[in-house]
Amino acid sequence: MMATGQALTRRDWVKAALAALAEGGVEAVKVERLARSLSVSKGSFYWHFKDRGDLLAALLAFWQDELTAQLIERSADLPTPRQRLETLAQLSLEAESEGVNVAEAEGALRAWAAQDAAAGHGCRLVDQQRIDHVASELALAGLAPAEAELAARAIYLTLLGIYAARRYTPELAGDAPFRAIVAIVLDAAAQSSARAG
Amino acid sequence: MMATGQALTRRDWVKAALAALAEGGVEAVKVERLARSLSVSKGSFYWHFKDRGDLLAALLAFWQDELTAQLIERSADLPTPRQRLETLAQLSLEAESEGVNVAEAEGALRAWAAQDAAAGHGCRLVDQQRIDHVASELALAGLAPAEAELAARAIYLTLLGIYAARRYTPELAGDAPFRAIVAIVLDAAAQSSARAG
DNA sequence: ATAGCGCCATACGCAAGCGTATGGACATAC
DNA sequence: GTATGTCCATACGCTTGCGTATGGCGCTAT
Repeated sequence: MMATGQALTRRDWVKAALAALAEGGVEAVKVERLARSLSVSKGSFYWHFKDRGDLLAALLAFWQDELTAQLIERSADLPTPRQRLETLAQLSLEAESEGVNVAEAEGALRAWAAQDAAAGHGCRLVDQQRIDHVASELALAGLAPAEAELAARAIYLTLLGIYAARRYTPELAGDAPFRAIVAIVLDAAAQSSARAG
Repeated sequence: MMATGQALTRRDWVKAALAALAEGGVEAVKVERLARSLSVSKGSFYWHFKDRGDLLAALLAFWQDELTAQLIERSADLPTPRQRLETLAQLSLEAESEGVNVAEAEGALRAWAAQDAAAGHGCRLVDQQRIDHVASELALAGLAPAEAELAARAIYLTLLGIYAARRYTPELAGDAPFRAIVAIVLDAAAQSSARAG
């Protein structure tokens, strides 16, 4: 056991990697660079990880298993679909985890996914999962299944657009258009619901 | 003058760089890699360009000046704003230039813009220019200026989302949601126009 | 035909980054 | 108090990619 509490853990490296990813993309996630940022040497890294791919896989898993699930959970206990979706929209744009802006990391992840098969697979899974979730909420809000599916994809693509744009124009890609789209779709769902019942 | 017609020009290098960018991101735009793909050596490159930054600047300028303007021009001679915007939407998703899928290049450009100040600046300019153009068309279609601006940004963000998603999931990020959003906004504009007289 | 220029090949030095090998400090077990 | 295991430092070889230096080939002009 350690007494000083200064020893690094695998999770510390993953968190540092996430911060580097959010700021500079996958290409900024370098072993020696992270070591310097953690004030240790490469020797430490290669004790915790087999190689760089091992770290990247852990980073991807961390994002899939923790960051993503956490968002949905934090909006799950609200009463109406509209409230849940509006909160989810807000969290998607503002959430921070361990001092890292999640939106920045999301944008960098998509860029990574374009070049790496494993990252691409992870993004596809997460995207599908989130779109399904939004579509089911929209169906609860009153949209027909086909409309809900289409609207969910449109909303999610807009979110991805914000993730991409924010990385090079933080102020221009504000969240007003995103909120507007969510509101428009929810209003349409409400009307559809009113007509149906 | 050359007689054989085999000598490479600066533009050839830029086009090869664009193809590499579209396929593998900026990190795939390497001097020796491009040289191999063009069946020449680095000596050729450093005759045409000062350094790699010179090539990237030329690549950015090529995109800004030619690829971007070309889209708007090709939809300019249609009679109604609705037709122009629908054509523009179609071209944004399907256009090819010199055998390179423009949508792929656009996605890679945003990822590049997140890490490079010059690319970021170029993207900001092009984005603003395009958003202004769409907003003015929407205003012609009947939307109030503030609504047109908001709708234009929403539409454009969705397009950026498609650009990002297509790079790792070509089939899932179809254009149906994008067309749906454009249609919804145009219908709203038509109604607004009808109310206004 | 020869001098000059456009276009490219070859060969080098240099830096960054990965992975490995080896050793050392420090705590715990016994 | 010594042995063992945890966690990290240092040093090395290797590859990739950049930029430069230098030379060579073919065309053109005169």
